[in-house]
Amino acid sequence: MSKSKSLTTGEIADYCDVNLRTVIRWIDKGSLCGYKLPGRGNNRVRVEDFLAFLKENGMPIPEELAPKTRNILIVDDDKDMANAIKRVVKNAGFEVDTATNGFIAGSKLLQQKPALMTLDLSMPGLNGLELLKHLRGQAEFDDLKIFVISGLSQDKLDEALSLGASAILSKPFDNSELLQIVNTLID
Amino acid sequence: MSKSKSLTTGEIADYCDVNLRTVIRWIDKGSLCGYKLPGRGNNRVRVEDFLAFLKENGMPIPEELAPKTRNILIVDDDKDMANAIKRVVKNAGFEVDTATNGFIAGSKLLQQKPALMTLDLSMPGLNGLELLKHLRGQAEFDDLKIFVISGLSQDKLDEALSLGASAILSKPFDNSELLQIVNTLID
DNA sequence: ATAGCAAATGTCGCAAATGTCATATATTGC
DNA sequence: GCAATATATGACATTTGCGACATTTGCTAT
Repeated sequence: MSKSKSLTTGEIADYCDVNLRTVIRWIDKGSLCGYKLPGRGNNRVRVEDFLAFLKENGMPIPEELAPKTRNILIVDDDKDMANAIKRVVKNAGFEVDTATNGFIAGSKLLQQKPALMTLDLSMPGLNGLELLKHLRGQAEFDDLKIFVISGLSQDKLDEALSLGASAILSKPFDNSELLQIVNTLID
Repeated sequence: MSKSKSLTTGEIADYCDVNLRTVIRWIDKGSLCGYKLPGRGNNRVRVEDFLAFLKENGMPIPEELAPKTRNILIVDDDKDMANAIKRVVKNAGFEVDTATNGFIAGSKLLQQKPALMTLDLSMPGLNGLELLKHLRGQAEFDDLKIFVISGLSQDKLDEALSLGASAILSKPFDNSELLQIVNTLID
């Protein structure tokens, strides 16, 4: 029952520290979105809907259901650079994956839904600034931290910031500096 | 197990996040339409019946089963070319979206899970043949039709076929030819 | 503060639905 | 064919929905 996609009223009652009866009323009233099983109409709520409900009402999110906050995706077409960053961050205890082209990056971003993505601005065939704008235009990625790491001019880095980058870092950089920024962003 | 046309009780139990015992009861009671194998009467449910059941009860439909047979994703870095293909296919009644760089392509492929993807082999920063190999190595995309449309040599097109492309077409091409191939692949 | 009121939440009991477990049998994969 | 995995089934345990009613909470006028 631990990694199910849907929750019962009882589980939600536990999470919210509230009576089961109340959870049913929330669902009936429509403030919590759920659906019913065919039998007698036992309720189920998709985790996604439950999280939306919690967020909507400013309620605390249970650890088990919290989106993985320690996942990081490194996006850089230079494999050596990607691996270097990966090593540093992984040693700090994060779950890390890398993507060295746009397609892999896009698919992994959706598959893994990491908490943070590092982004190289100058990848062949992929305009990093446009990508930033694209991502920042989608509510789905509101919570995604985008950490731009680039060898381009400070002008470009500043532009990245104004487009929604969560942090910037110019190459070459210090490992400790990199790690400090990642830690800041994730905590 | 990947593309069977019928489901076992266990699979349904997983999809619905419910106990296997319960699924059997639904079938016995008749609310979920199924049939029994000759042996001991093991149950099978046709995907079609399962989807009807889900719809009937307002239950969420699992991604994998959602019939998106009319969705097409156009991948081409040349926007004019992408739009040209889009126009032709859209007029034939398909749901179409385009992606002009690898990142967008990767994310849209996962978001929309289209039935067919057209793929330009020569996009900057994205080796089409490698991408083909990558996709064909993942069970998740078993059912995805990959339609390679490229201006490269016949050699490359043949290689694409051997790597798992569902069909190939060399640029420039005839609109009617394009459409015919799409229709063939999707039916 | 306090009383009073309405809305939200909790409690209780019962019947129905769902889950658990052990075991025998099917089915699947090799 | 054989081993590993899945499935059906009965008996029993637990959870759930729901009505009716009690209690708490938030708010307002006093």
